[in-house]
Amino acid sequence: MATQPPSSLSDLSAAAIEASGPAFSPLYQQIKALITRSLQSGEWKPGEAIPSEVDLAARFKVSQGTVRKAIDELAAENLLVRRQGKGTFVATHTEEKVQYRFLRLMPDDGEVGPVERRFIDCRRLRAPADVARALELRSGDAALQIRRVLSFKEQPVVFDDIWLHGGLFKGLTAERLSDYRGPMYALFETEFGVRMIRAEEKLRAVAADATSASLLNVSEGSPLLSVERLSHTYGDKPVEFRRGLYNTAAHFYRNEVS
Amino acid sequence: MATQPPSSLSDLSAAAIEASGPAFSPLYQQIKALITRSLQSGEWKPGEAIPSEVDLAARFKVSQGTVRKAIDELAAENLLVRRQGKGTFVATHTEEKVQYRFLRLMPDDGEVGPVERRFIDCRRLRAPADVARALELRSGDAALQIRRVLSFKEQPVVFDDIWLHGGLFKGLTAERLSDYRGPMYALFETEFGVRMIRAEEKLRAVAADATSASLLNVSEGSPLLSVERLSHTYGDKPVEFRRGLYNTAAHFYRNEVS
DNA sequence: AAGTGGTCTAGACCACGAT
DNA sequence: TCGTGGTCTAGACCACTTG
Repeated sequence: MATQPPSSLSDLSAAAIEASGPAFSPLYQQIKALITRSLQSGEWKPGEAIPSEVDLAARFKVSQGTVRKAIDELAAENLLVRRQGKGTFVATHTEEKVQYRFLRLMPDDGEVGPVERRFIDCRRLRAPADVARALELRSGDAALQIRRVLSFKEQPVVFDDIWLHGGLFKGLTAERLSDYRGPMYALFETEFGVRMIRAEEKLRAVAADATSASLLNVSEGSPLLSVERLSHTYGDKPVEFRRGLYNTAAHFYRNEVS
Repeated sequence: MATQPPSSLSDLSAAAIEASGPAFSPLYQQIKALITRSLQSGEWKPGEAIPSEVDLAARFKVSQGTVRKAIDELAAENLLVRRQGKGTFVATHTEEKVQYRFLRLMPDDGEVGPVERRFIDCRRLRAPADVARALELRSGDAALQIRRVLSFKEQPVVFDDIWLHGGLFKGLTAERLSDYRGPMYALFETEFGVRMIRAEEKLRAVAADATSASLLNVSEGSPLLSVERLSHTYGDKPVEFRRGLYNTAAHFYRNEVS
């Protein structure tokens, strides 16, 4: 049997990718792109199982090993979750086990309790210049601003100032936010079909201003951890920009570096 | 040809691993452990090439694919570096390209300049309780304390208070530190055979005390980013505990979350 | 028992780097 | 040209989950 058809894949949609320039791209990367496209288009929704490796191999006319390698990478990027004996599933923010996956705050005593959320406001307005730049909006385009406080054990710890891409979150109100059970990213996913994939964060130490001091119940000028986050959905499209102020008196931001 | 000898590996050192209990362990994990052992024992030194996949497959009496999967994971953990056409190399802190791999500080303007180091002191003394606990020393065991300041563009930005496992760094002096060109972790690797593999960090915002304020040229009480880092070498053995204070007026700590 | 992902093998060819 | 890692295939059996 002939091994390795020379990266042709002529009669299926991968051809489109292959055709776009002389750049060499491994087959499994093309498969990965096709799977990503199906995720993006909503063919398979968060929480659902995608077709089995054998099925996908047949569909794309490649070997199971090639599909496997594509899925391996998508799983490593947290877009998919493999479960032996059951199947491969689209990752979601709604599962208990991985809730608040992006929140890297830990209590000093290690006891991770429940988090209470209080929304200050939720307004639709024109994006300020810096937000517009981050979200790749034209300055003046609509954006959504949400401000809220997260508390642990009755103590306010996080004050978030959140800016969302206006076009993607039409109809989001303070009420819907308050009514929703679970993390905000789960709501975005369920109600607006926007799934957060990855985020870049910039951390700084800053002094509390009057507003944050009163909301976090610290004195003005107290050191707070500022976390600026730019979150992306499929295709590395930026959709959320937020600035969180963390009171790190009894909590810390954990990170692993290697 | 018979596929998959039933995880026997009877006549080589993997047998030792296999023998230790009824726990199932994939062949490639056993190979991975064997390779890690060779790295740890210094059979292959940082910067050197390890044997080719074919050679390793012959040595361990498994297929190349199995060796490949083991190496894939070690490369993902930054223990090895693959270079197509050349070979697979033991990762090192001495290369220009990946220097200060653990330092996640970035200048706001994006211009990464050279870093100047100034050592305040380097003393051998008994480990305080918290350091002893972190480094798994008996309280009272010898430890090495180093304090230094890092500057970018003439501006002091980082004040580090570093504690090292006493037994592993005999003969380390302020002079050797100052004389050495390059990152401290490169020195540890070259001169003491201690390679930092991964680290856990805890970040907080704190107020500058008198010492750090004067060293970092800020006023007392200014917010500083406190970064507590516990670094590990092979076998997850903790060997360094440090607390860095970062002036984030013109720099930020970057992180990616997914 | 059937279906899924997980492991393992053997062998082929490709892309890259050094010679 | 040769040796290295990188890709791809085809097929086998193992481990886990569900019916």
